Amino acid sequence: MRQAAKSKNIVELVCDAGLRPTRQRLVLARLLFNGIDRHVTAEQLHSESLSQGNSVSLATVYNTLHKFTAAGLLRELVVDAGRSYFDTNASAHHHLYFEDSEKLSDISSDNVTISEFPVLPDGAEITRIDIIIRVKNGDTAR
Amino acid sequence: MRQAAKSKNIVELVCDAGLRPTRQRLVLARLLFNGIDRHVTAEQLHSESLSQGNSVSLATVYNTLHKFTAAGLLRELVVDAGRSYFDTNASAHHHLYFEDSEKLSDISSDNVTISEFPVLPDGAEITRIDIIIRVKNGDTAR
DNA sequence: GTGTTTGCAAAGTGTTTGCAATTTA
DNA sequence: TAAATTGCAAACACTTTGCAAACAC
Repeated sequence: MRQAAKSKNIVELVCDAGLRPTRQRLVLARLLFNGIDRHVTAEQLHSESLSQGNSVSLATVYNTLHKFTAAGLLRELVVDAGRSYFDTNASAHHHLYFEDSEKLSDISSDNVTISEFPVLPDGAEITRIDIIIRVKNGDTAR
Repeated sequence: MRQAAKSKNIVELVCDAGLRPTRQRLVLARLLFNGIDRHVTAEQLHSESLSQGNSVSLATVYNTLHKFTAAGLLRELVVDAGRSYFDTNASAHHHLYFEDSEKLSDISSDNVTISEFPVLPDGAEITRIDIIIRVKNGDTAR
């Protein structure tokens, strides 16, 4: 994919999410949506923007991650107390969590069945199902 | 169950976990293991000990929760970034999380099947599987 | 006695917020 | 120019730590 085309898509991506295509958002969107599914923390993304020379303040990184999440571009997930990961694959799927390396990788939701669904209280509505398979050793996640 | 018998069991519970039955640990163990499965946060347990008149410092509550968890009496679970719940049901099971009330309730693991297990990297070993069904409205969890 | 445990206060971590300056449409 | 966005620094919530005093065996 050529740079020009890619950049155009990123601008569209941000605009289509109803957000103004500011420099910061584009920098972050390019880091996030480069075609490979990623699981990043705010700190991580912040330091990537720094080391890339396109510095974005940490506050803005958080702000942007939340805006992207609200727009459905990202999915936030919590595996450890005190650390949120943002997953660039926002569709329904599950996760393998490598405890040693603190990395995540995706599992297709096709591989998981919930057979006998628990009875929900009246009016309750499922917002989402998170399945995390925690693994130790063999930390070969990307 | 008579008080005497219950107290005796609590002391045993703590001792059997390889921990000295200090006043603080017994206070917390009584609050936790009263026969009903509970999902508590450290803060919650701390304030329960306070309002009950058997004050235990917050540092000790954390310390004790972790010791109990390491001993297999509790299971720690994370649903929100920045808040750990401790589940007095340490056996394999899953959770329903009521987002509105921030309460949890248990789901038997019999009701859930993972059909086609993802291939794990060499040497990887599953430490546990967390399934959280997030629900909004109808927050009728205990 | 000796090693364990407690509890305070301080430090730490990840995240959010208030607000003036800047940018976008 | 009006509204949205940024970024700093301060505030936050939750958790952990250092260490001296208290406790259990």
